[in-house]
Order: sequence, then structure tokens, then C-alpha cells
Amino acid sequence: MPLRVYNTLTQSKEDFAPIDAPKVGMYVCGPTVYSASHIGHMVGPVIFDTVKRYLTYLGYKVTWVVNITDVDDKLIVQANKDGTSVKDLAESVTADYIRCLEALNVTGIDHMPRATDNIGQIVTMTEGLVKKGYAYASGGDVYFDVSRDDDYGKLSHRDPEELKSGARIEPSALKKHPGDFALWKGSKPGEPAWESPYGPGRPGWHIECSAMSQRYLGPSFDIHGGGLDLVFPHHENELAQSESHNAKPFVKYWMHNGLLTKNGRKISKSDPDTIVLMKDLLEKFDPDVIRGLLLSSHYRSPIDFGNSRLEEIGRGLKAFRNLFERFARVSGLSFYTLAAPTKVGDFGTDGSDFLEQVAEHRRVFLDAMDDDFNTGAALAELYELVRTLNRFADQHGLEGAARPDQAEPQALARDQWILGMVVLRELTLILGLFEAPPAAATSANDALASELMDLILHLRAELRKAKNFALADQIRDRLTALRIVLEDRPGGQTTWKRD
RNA sequence: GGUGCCGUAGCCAAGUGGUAAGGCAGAGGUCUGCAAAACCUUUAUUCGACGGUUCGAAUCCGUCCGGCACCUCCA
Repeated sequence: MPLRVYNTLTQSKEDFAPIDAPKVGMYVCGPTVYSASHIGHMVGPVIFDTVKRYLTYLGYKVTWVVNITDVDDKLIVQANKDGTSVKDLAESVTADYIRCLEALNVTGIDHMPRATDNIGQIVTMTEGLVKKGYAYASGGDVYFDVSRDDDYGKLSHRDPEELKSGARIEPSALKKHPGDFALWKGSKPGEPAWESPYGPGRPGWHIECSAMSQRYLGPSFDIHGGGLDLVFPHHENELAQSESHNAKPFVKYWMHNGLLTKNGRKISKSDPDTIVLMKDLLEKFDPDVIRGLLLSSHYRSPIDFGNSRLEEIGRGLKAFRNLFERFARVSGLSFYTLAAPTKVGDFGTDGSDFLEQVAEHRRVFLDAMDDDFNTGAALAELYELVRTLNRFADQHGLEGAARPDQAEPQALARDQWILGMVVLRELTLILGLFEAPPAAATSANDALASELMDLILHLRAELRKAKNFALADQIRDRLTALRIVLEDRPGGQTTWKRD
């Protein structure tokens, strides 16, 4: 099944065929860095990181660009409020943003250009648009003239004439048409400013993306992503600028992710109650759980966000972590260092029913990803794969004490099981989940704790041997209260971990 | 007013013509000294409502009801 992608421009799913395969250029709008990252800022990065992972898995060579808007009216206002400079504010917020991306295992970004590092390209593009008659200078500003662009509105499926009647667009005596938007804004004294043929000023909001995407990906590229709220006006205007300037198609596939809501309300800067800071979230939750929530439904759907949702996802994902621990007990190997294929290929089942089932789960997973990156369905199939793996381990007693007389058949089953685990590794890596052990300590964090636990477990084993279950259970209960979970396994072994 | 999206079990959610994935929560069971983990069984005759098309509809069409987003800064 070929990969199909929903394109906002055509409002339909299309077969994915890059302009210059195997190369794929992908640009996703990043944040305006004037306040700390909240969960909403992470949706796009996590989704497009997963998109890049899957495209790479399919053999494409993806170049992914995320811009940082580090000059803007909001930064100026906030910096003044904080008594700091726009530059310092931008740097500290950008650092916070990058920390959050790393925490959520967003590893695929190749370039993160800052608007202020690209003023030259922005001015050049503005000049070009003026020369071609698509833009005009007015009172120190430069505006894009939407009436000169005959297909303006094609992305958001709007009629520019409707914009005139809608009184919600900022009216300005400087603009010819209410839909016209600034490419360049003349600066007031004390504001950050760069020289231009139109006087000192700073870029408008949309032009930086046109300039930077062109710099890194060329005038035409494959995927442009962002939140659904950016379709209009931001992406519409980017498209208008770039195509007017370059006289070439700008973007082949426009992908827009759904927005997060909290208790039914959109998470938005203008609604402070809805803001959930990443800083707070990362203190309370395993990053894989946060990533898991964002991938648990289709990327174009809205996700209603609440702590209870994260807890629910966390309880579900525990099954994976438990299986990885079981894997370590059975094989002595760490799931997190397991070498798995990084490119799609055939999976040989060698006539084994079990491996046949594994292959089927893998196929369903990949089909789901091929269908416009249906991570919700793909993740669901992973649960099925986990069940299949656990069932096989149960049936073949892989955890039972090894009996010399059945060493051979058990070794074969164990090898097949490991092959199944490799497939699970292969697929979780596509989603960017469980790449590393949980960040929070699940075992002893120092030698003393480790020795004390050994001691406690040893004494408890003696109590159980002596059938003193009351005391043995008391030890287990008291440890549970300390968030240390004991699991007595067949064969007399007891394992422990922090919850 | 214009443009788009959504309504599937107690909750979350996949499914766009062939007879309802998966997760959480709940119930019963296997294993266990008891737990935990794991596994098994079970929980929607039905997909907002009503019509229509079809051999067949959650899926297509129409109408209505309810919710949301964008049109203003937002990921």
C-alpha cells in the first residue's frame, strides 16, 4: 500500500510522491519565542518528528526545518515587561523550547533558523515582491497586495472579497485592501530595527517563513506543516508571497495538525486557564506518556487534554515497560539497545506460526502508518503485538526455571521470541516511543539502596520459606507504600522496581 | 454571515460500502500461600436523529439536532 497523505490544499488524501525522490523537504512552523513552552507547542513537533521517522523508514532522505520567530511585537512587549532585551528573552525561551523537544524525543529537526539571522533574505524577498508589483510601500511599512494575487485564498478556501466584509481584519489607512498584510514593519524608536530600502524596521510575521524555507529547501518543497490555526492567515500568506515571488508552486503537501483543548476549550495564549506548561508536565509524567497521548489519536483530530488522560495513557503504556523487563529477565538483553531494522524490508517467518502472527501485526501497523500517518491505529496494533509476545512467552514457559531435558526446544522458542521483540523495537522506534529507559529511576539509585533491597528481599524469602506469610506480606505492603513494587515470580524469584 | 471539522460503549479512540480494532475503567476466570505481572472470557444487534440510495450503510446523499475551530495573536 502506498503512503497516502491528506493535503489541506486539495482537501483530499493523495499518494505521496516527492518532487525529487528520495529527497523530501519538510518545513514546520515553530514558535514565537516570548513565553515558556506549553503542551500545545509540542503537538506539531511530535507529529512531524514521527512523520520524518516514518518517511526515513520508507527510505526517503528528509530535511526538516523548524523556524524560530525571535522578533515580533509580542516579544517587544514581553521584554519591556520583564525589563530584559528582546534578544535575551528570545534566547531563554528558545532554550526552554529545545529542552522540551529533547525531552519528548523529537530528534529529527535538521535546521532551526532564527528570523533575525535571515533578515537579508527577507529584505531581498520583500524588494523582489515590490519590484514585481505584488507589494507596495506605505508609511514606512511594506504590504503584500492581495488583489494582485489571483489565486489568493486557495489554501484556506476563502474568497478575498469575503474578507472585506468581515470586519475582523485589522483596518488600516495604510492598506489598500483589508486583507493586505505587512511584509515589513517600520520601527518606532527603541524597537529592534534593521536597515532596509524602506527605512529601519523589522519583518512582518509571514515573510520569514517564505524566506527561510526557500533558503533551506528551495522555492518548491514537499511538506509544509503546522497547526490548523495557522492555515489562515499565516500559511495562506506564506503561499501567496512565495508563489508570487518565485512563480513556482510553493508546497506540494500541506499538512495541518489538530489543536489541543482543555475541558473543551482550545489551549490558547489568550485563555490563560488552559495553558499547561511543559515544565510542569515533565515533572509529573514520563515523556513517553506525553508523546503517547499525542500519538494516540489521528493527528488531524483535536485532543482534549487533561491530567487524567495522561494517567490513563500511562497505565496503558505500562504493559510495554513490563514486557521490556520480562525481556531482560528472559534474554539478559536490554530492549533499549536492541538492534532493529531502520528501513522497511521483508520479514521472514520461517514457517513459524508465532512469527507469522508477528508479521501480521507488523503489516497492519505499517498499513495504518501508510494511511495518512494513522498513529492511533498503529499504536493499537502495538498493543496486540505485546499481547502476542506475552502469550508466546507464557505458553513456552520462557520464564520458568530452565530444565536441562528441554533445553533445546526452549532455546528455539526463545530465539523466535527475541525476533518478535526486535519487530516491536523496530515499530516503536518509528513512533519514537520507548527509545530509552524511563527517565525516572525505576531501580536503585545508589549502591546502598541496592544492597538494602537485596537484604530485605533475602529476609523476606526466608520468611516465605518458613510460611510466615503475614510478615512477608507486611514487608511487601510497607514497600508498596514507599512506591516500591515487589513481584513474586514462579520459581521463587522476587523482582522489585519503583513505581 | 463565510470556511472547515466533529458526534462510535461509563471515558478515550480506530474504522469512509460487506456486517463494530485498541486503550482506560468494570465483571468473571487461569496462575499464585496471598498479591502483582501476564494470559483467557466478558462489557455497543449498534455507530447524534429522521429520511433516501444500495443486495448490503457507522461509512454515500438529504434534512434536522448538538459540539468545536478558523475568519484577530496562537502550535
